[in-house]
Amino acid sequence: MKHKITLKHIARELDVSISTVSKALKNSHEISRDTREKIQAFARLYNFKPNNIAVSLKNKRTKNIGVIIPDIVHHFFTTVFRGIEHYANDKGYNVIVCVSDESFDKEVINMELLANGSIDGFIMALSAETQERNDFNHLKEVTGQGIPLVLFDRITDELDCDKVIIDDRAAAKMAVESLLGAGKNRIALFTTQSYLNVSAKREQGYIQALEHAGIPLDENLILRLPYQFEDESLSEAFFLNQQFDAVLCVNEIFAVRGMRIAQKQGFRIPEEISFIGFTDGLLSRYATPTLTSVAQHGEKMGEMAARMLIEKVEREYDEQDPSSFRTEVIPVSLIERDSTFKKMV
Amino acid sequence: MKHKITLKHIARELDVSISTVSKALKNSHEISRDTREKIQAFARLYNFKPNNIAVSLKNKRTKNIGVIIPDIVHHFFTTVFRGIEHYANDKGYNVIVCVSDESFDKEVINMELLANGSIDGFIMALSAETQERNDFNHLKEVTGQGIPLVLFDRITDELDCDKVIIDDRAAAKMAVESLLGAGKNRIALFTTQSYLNVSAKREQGYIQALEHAGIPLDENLILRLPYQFEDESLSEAFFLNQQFDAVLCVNEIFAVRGMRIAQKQGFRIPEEISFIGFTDGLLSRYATPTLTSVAQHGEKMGEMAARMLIEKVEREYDEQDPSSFRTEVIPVSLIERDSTFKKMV
DNA sequence: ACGAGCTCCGAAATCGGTTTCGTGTTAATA
DNA sequence: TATTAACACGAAACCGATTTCGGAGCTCGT
Repeated sequence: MKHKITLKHIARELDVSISTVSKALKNSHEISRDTREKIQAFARLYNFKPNNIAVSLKNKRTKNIGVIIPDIVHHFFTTVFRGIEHYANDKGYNVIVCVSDESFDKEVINMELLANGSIDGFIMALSAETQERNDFNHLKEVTGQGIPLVLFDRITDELDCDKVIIDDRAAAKMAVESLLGAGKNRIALFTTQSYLNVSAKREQGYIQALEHAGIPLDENLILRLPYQFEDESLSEAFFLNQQFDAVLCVNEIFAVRGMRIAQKQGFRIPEEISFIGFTDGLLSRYATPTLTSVAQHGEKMGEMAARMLIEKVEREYDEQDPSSFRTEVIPVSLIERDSTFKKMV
Repeated sequence: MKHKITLKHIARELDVSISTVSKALKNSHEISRDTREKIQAFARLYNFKPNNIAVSLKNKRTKNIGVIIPDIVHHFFTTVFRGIEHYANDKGYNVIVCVSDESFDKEVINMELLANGSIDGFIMALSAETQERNDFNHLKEVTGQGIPLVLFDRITDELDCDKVIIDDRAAAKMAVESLLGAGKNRIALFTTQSYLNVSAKREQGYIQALEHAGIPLDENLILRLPYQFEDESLSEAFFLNQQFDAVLCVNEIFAVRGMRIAQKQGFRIPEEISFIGFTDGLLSRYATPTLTSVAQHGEKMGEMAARMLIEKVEREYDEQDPSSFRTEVIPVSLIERDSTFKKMV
């Protein structure tokens, strides 16, 4: 097992100083052409690459960015992650991922660990627990130390930092309006029980769309389901005394499960009941019928987040404008498939 | 923006030497109780945490592991990743992820970058291109430097290192046998065109199961599809002159798309055609009908890979036994759902 | 001939820790 | 009283790079 070669080895071998080697490899014209070429040839021969850790220590820049997400086995988060990874890699950054598992404590521990020099900045989506507790001290700690932070999707107003979101409210509104446009007017909502910012915003959009259309809100048309539920009796009952002709679901899974139950009970989709889901993932594409769904363009979101973070990281401190925090909104689009009618013209 | 506190600051403030501070914080009994407590109190007060980079440089251990996978928006890989992340985090390791995008070049670049000190070891699944080219010099380079490597799922025999796989051949065999057991005997195979080790092994298992049952192999019952295909005419034609009563698919998507076409053409599932897929993901659970599928237990695989890697990383060099490379096989299981009959007893 | 100004290179500080080894002080022992 | 050992601490090397600063040797101009 050959040890990795270092500047010191090269210096000793060629009988020059370490500084000379370092400069020669950076093509400093402070070193004569002769010496430079000799050193570079030698370095190439032995495949010398500077040690990342040493460089990081010296530069106080790791070229690593930390990404903390609640879950990785989750289509939306992985698409965002892909966007981050692509952009970051392009810019020469590596990505360290931590999964908070929706736990406040894990989020805190992971952040504190990474904040001690391992990364140049954070990109994250808050865990459900963090959102519930409304405790953001670990985040403030980090930004207080001058570490750039970009929040995406699961954000909070309590924090001054860059943010990337989709306009969940507007997206839900758009979805509902497309249903209204197709002649539906008893529109139900399947949402989560637990408190998630995004669900809340989607509910607002749903309500607003109805208001605008002059349709009174009927609380009986809102079904609140646990995030991961086994028992389907709740939703089955909901369909039994069906009072609606369309359903907006805050995620794909609710939509697909809803469609299955509806079909089992003999409803035709979309004729009797239309369905729209959020998150345009595999399920939407391959469900039967295929599911009309709000595409959140996670990859674009990830790219944007990475771009914003790296911009901040690479700006010198003295150029930092403390009031320069931006919130970017990634446009959504409605992917129309067979669970709804094409919009009437 | 307060700067992070260092040993030097503490030393200056308490008028002791840096070494004393370092030792006191490690509770070295070389330092008097008095001084120790004073220093520890001060450190706690200012929330001192040693700089990871500096520690890494000194120890030549980063407590980071590098994970290189072909794709992240992919259910199986994310479950494996989750297993890795959980185990690694438990052991105090962080995970740096790189996505090769099935590209040989990206794989090489990412590995070379990380190998220069950023990580203590690699866990990876080979990209499709790497498998096709059969070029593993970048991997040999890395293991040659003494960096531990664990391969999972997409592996190769050309490399001496730890490996974690599922027995794809046996799994396919088991799946086919369950179909045979249910009275099916014209069993088709939907597999990928491109050369992937795992597809090849699954095909072997398919063939063996038929052989054992004394059923002659009919090449016409094997449909080879592009990895991501748009045009469904191939598979539609395949169903038109249907000669089979069951299909084994090398992934979920092929299965779900197959089921859709079959249903569109009026076949009843599983009565007329049964389906079994690989990868027990969301699609299997929520397809209509729900899909019987081979669960690969990616999370267990990831855990095992992480365990093997960290064991190697933490073993001292002199204890290294070069011939100690293991290949662990993670057992699969057949999750039976509505796309097949329950096995006859 | 002497100082100015190049060219080319090395010593040493630095990043922030860990660790070895040496040393001064004090107390115990012969 | 001299010897020794235990105790408490600091100096310095080290990990592997980057970078500042200074100096040696040479050429050139006056």
